[in-house]
Amino acid sequence: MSGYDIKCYLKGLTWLIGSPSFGNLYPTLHGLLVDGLTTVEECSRGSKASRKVYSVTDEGRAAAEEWVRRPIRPNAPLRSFLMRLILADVCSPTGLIAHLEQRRAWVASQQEALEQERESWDGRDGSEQGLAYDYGLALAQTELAWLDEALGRLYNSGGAWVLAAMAEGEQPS
Amino acid sequence: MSGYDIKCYLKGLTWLIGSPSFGNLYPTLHGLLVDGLTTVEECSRGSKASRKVYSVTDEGRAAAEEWVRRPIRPNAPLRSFLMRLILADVCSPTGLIAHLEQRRAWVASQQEALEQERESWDGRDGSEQGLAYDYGLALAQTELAWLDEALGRLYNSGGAWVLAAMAEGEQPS
DNA sequence: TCACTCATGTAATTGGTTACATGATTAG
DNA sequence: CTAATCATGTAACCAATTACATGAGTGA
Repeated sequence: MSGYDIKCYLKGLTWLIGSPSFGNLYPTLHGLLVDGLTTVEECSRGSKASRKVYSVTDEGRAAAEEWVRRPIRPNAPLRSFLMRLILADVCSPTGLIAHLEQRRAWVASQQEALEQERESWDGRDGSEQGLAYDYGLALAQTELAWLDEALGRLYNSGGAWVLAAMAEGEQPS
Repeated sequence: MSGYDIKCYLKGLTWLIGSPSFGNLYPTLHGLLVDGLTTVEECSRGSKASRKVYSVTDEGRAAAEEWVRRPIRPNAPLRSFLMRLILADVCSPTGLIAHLEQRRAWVASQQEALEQERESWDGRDGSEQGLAYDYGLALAQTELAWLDEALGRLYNSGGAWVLAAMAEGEQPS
């Protein structure tokens, strides 16, 4: 895709993972190029303005897989999780399970922490910020349910690669 | 509270709204002070290290209410919504309803957009990033349900101030 | 005595947005 | 003919993190 294409594509995903500005997108694309992770092809399509179409190299694909597999820092924003979710879905089925499992553990821990936090607070004066706690717990519950459902599907639909993923999934975090 | 106290308090809410670094927190506190939104009181508690305890002034309280009431840019991150939720819950019951109503409209619009996006994409080649769409839609559904429930509670528990809020809530956005 | 928590701040770096700059094509 | 979309980039600026710097009390 070209830079412009990428921007348009991501605009549709803004709510989930945000959309980069051009000032961020184009330099990044150059960086990928000089790192050998992509190649360019200048397409001058007759009358229209020419566009630079980038393609991922094998090296780039490998880097993407490596990135998917690399554990994210636990308190990373939601969009980090979703970006990896998308990439893992596309390029690394074994990484996908590990990623979901990791997220599950994190959300469960946060849910527990929130519950404790709430209890320790509504012991004190007027139950303030109860709404925010409620909100967070509702989201956590939904997320856990979704993760369980997705993981269940992945495990059940499994062929040989699921076993491989499970065996390989026991890396130190 | 002191800067350190604030940091500790917010650490418990990291998952929901994040926690500022000291390099961000302390300068901000100074800023509030010079703007007259807070006052300080240096507390040297005998042997222990002295601490600077900040208090909100009337002006500060007014600024907070004004901030709650100011509409947020639609694509603001989740934590902006939650911060206002907490503050509105504490200091501005009329602003709270407007805030929830605003959020409801935004999430509903995003849900619809996501659904359209998904349909337009699974028409094409292999249904990629379906997981991310699923995830977003699940979250949106939960959020809408939660918002409806919260709004229902607020409207039903209403006394005179609810009517005032509803009358006042028709400001141009 | 060594490490850790409490407590407050400053400075450098960074990551990314906003704004700027350019130009061709298409639709009203 | 004008405005909007397509298309690519650069430069200035800003906000926030990271790392640094300091110091006193506390528990092992």
